[in-house]
Amino acid sequence: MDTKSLIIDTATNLFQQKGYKSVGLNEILKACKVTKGALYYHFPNGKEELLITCLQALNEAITTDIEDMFRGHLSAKEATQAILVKLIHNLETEGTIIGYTFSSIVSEMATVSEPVRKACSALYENIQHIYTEKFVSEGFSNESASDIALLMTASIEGAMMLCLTQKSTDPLRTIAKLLPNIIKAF
Amino acid sequence: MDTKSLIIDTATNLFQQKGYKSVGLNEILKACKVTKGALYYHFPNGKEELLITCLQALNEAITTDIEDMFRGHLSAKEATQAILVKLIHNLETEGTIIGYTFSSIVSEMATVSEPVRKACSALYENIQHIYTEKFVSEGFSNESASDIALLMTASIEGAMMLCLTQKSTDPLRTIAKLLPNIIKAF
DNA sequence: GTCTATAAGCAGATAGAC
DNA sequence: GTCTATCTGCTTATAGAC
Repeated sequence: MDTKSLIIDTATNLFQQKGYKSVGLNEILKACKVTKGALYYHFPNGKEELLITCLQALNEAITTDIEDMFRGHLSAKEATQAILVKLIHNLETEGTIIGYTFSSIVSEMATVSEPVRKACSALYENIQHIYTEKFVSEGFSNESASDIALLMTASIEGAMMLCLTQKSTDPLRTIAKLLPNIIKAF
Repeated sequence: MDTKSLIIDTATNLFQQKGYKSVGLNEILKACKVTKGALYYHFPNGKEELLITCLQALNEAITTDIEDMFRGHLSAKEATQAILVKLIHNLETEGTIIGYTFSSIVSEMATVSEPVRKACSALYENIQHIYTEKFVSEGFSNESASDIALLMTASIEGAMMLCLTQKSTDPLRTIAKLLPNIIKAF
């Protein structure tokens, strides 16, 4: 793995866990054993450029990941379940946020930096788009499909936050239990 | 309004909007025209003590506010609607997060400071508890009631985040449209 | 209780050698 | 491409006058 990818990988994890401001450049550098000189060679515009690159990388990773899951499962309902199982598993093994969530970054930066806000927006849009398409392909109307996609995205993101505060995976488990019934009700 | 309350009020708004780390002490002080000496007189342990006090104040404010709304409306469904209308209105007039949401603080601090995490946890629990009781009083089973309360809390919090990234109130409006049907389906 | 001045430390960023 | 040393500015926090 080359230096640039290594930095992006390490930084992405830390940003997802602690947000943007809380993570110092030195912390990232120490975690991946790279020096400041190397970082500024790859990201001449500094920390914010690194963050945006991380968000773009995350976007690609999430997209292919979710698309794979949707290909591998027959119904959208099953795929939804699979996604939640994965998130819960990640949270349990890592103890922190790793996965399709970046609320820490959004809430902190959306009102502060416009480029970051746009990168986050693109990410959410992307995720919802994948969900929506899947539901449409299963016969849902366009409106219903995008409504469910929004509800899924929002409730998962919110549940993640609740899990963090409670230090428990219960909120996500409850959402996992409810979503299939809600989808069925549509 | 006394100095201490003024500081708490100003700081709470700023923390809700921008998170914890992004808001400097000087920014708070300037916004409420108070000096550093006064702040450290009222909060000898500094910024984190101030944050926790803010969260406690927020807890009380939210509790009485939601309880009032639940008293003023006949059904939980109507009350839910009223809460969402208020949140949407706040978001539109202020352009930023003000209200029953503090995701910015949670996501940034939950993994970093244990006292802050606990304060946030208490807040969420409180909100969900009020929702749950209302639903139980309307004949829902204990399990259904707390499930709905969780879904409400999570989806509202998540939708708030989507609103921030999109600079739009649409996500909250969609949630407002969906929640009543979901409640009915239970 | 409130003020100003100042300390101490850390952040992000740069310069220049290799 | 990567290294270390260094700069600048800002942050939280303190001291001591009023």
